Amino acid sequence: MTETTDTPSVGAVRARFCPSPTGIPHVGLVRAALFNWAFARHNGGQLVFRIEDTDAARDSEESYAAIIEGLRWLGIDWDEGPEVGGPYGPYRQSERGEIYADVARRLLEAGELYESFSSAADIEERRKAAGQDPKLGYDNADRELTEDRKAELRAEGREPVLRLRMPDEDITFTDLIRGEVTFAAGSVPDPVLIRANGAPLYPFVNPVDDAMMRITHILRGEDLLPSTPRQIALFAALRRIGVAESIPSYAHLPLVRGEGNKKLSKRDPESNLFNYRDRGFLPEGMLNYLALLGWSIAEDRDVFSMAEMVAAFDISRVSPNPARFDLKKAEAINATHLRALPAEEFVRRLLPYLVQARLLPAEPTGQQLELLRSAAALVQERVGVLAEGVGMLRFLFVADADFAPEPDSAAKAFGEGSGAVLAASERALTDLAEWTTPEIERALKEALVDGLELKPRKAFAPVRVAVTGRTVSPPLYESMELLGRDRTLARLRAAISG
RNA sequence: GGCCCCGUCGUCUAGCGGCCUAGGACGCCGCCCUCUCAAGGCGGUAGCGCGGGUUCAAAUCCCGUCGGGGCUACCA
Repeated sequence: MTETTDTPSVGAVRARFCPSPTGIPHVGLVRAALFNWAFARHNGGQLVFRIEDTDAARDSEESYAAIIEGLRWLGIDWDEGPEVGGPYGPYRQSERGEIYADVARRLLEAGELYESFSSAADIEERRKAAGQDPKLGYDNADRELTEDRKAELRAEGREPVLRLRMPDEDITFTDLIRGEVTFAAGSVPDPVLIRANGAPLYPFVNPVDDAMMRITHILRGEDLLPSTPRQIALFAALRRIGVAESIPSYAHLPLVRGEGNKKLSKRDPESNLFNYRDRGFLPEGMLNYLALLGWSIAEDRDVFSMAEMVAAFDISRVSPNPARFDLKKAEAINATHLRALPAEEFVRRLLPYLVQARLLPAEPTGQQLELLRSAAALVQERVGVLAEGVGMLRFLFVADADFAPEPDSAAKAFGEGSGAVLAASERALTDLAEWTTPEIERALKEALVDGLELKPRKAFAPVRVAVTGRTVSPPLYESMELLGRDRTLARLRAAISG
C-alpha cells in the first residue's frame, strides 16, 4: 500500500460517529460506529466522535456513559471527541449553544433562513382547505412574508421558528453505496432549523457540526437517506456564508432488521449491546458478526480480526440490502473466536462471568484458579458464548448445599431404571483404587455397559445429570475427576435417594 | 397518500456480460468419530420475485411490474 497512513494530509478522510444519548447502546448504532471506524482507519484518516444531546427531555448522562462504555468494551477508539478532546471541540452539542446561535444569525441575515409563523394546525388546515393530504407537511407559505405582516403576527403573540429556504432545483448526490440519488425540486418542504425559543434542532446542528468539524465522509443509516437533500441544501448555504468548506460524501448503510422485516427497534432487547456482552460475546466476535451485516471480506471466508477488516474495508463494497440480525450465526462466529483463544486467555475472559454468577470470589485462591484452568480446557471447545461456560462449570464451583440437577435435565435422565444405574455407579466408584479419568471410565463401563448390559447412551445420561446437573456438560469422566471422589459419590447418593 | 431505498438458498452474503449446470457461511438433515452429552470431520438440502427488452451470450445492463422496507415532527 502506498497511501499515507501516518501523515494526515489536506483532504484526509474525516469520518464521524454521532449518537444521541437516549438509551442503551443499540447494535445498529454500534454497526454504524464500526463501519465509520473501519473506514477511517482503512483510509488513514480520523474518526470524530460527537454527542448529539440537543434534546434535554430525552438525553441522559447514564446513556452517555453507556455509549462510552460500550465503545470501550468493543475497542472502537476515536481520534477526537469526548474524553479525548481535539481541535474542533467541544464535542457535545449541549456545550455548543453559542456556536449554533451565531451560525443561525448569520444564515438569517444572509437570507438563507427565514422566519416562519405557521403552526402545525395552520399547515394542516391549509392543506385540507386545498383538498390535499396533510401528510405533505409545510407548504412554504411563509417564505415571502412582508415585515408588516410579520409585525402583525407578532402582535398576535406569535413567535417565529427559523426555516431553511430549500433550493428550487433537483438535488442529486452520489451515495458511495447506492450510486446516484435524486430528489425532485419541491419534494422536500423547508425544514424548521431553530425553534421559536432559539433552540437549534437536529437538522441544523448535525450539518453545522459536520461542516465545522471538517467531516469529509458521512456513513449513516439508510433511515436518514430522506433527510439528505435538506442537509445538502444547508451545506450549500453554509458554504455561501463561509462556514462550510465543501459538501461531504454520503454513504447510507443498510438497515439492521430484527425478527420480521422491521427495523431493529431500540426497545427490542435483541438490539441491546449489553445483552450480548452479558451473555458472553467476545468483543472480537461481536464486531466480526456486525461487520458481516452488509459487508464481506472475501468470497469464502467470514471469520476475521479487526486488523484484517481495517486492511480490507472498502465502502463501495458494502451491500445496499437490509440485513437481518441472526443470533445463531452471531454465536457461531463468536464460538470460532472463543476457540481460537489461547487457553490462558480463555480463562481470563471466562473468570469475570464466574465471579458475576457468584461461583467464584472476585479474588479466587490459587487452588480455585488451578481448578478453573483444568475445567476451562474442557469447555472451551464446546461453548458459543461465555455464559454457557458458566452453566457447564457451575457443578464444580457451586456450594454443595446449593447443587441440584436442572429440572429439564433431571426429567430427561431420571426415570425408568436410572436408580439401578446410579446405584451400580456408586458401588463401582466407592472403592476405586485411583481417582483418575481412565480408572473412572474403566470402572463405570465395567459396571454399566458390561455389568448391567446397558447401551452407553442409556447408561451415562443419569450419571451425567446426577454429577454435573445437566445433559450437556464437560466430558463426564474428566468432570468427575475434577469434582473429586467425595463430592461425586455424594451427588450419586443424593440422586438415588432423591 | 407522497418521496426515497432495496430485491441471489430459511438467514447473511459472493457474483459487477461469458470462468455460474450460481460459490461460502449460519441453520436444517444425514453419516463418521466416541462402548459418554457435546464439540469436531465429511456429505446433503435449498436461491437469481415476475414480465419484457439490449446482446452471439444476462443473476449481472435497461424498462415495467410485483413485493419488502424507510422517511414523511418545532425527536435524533
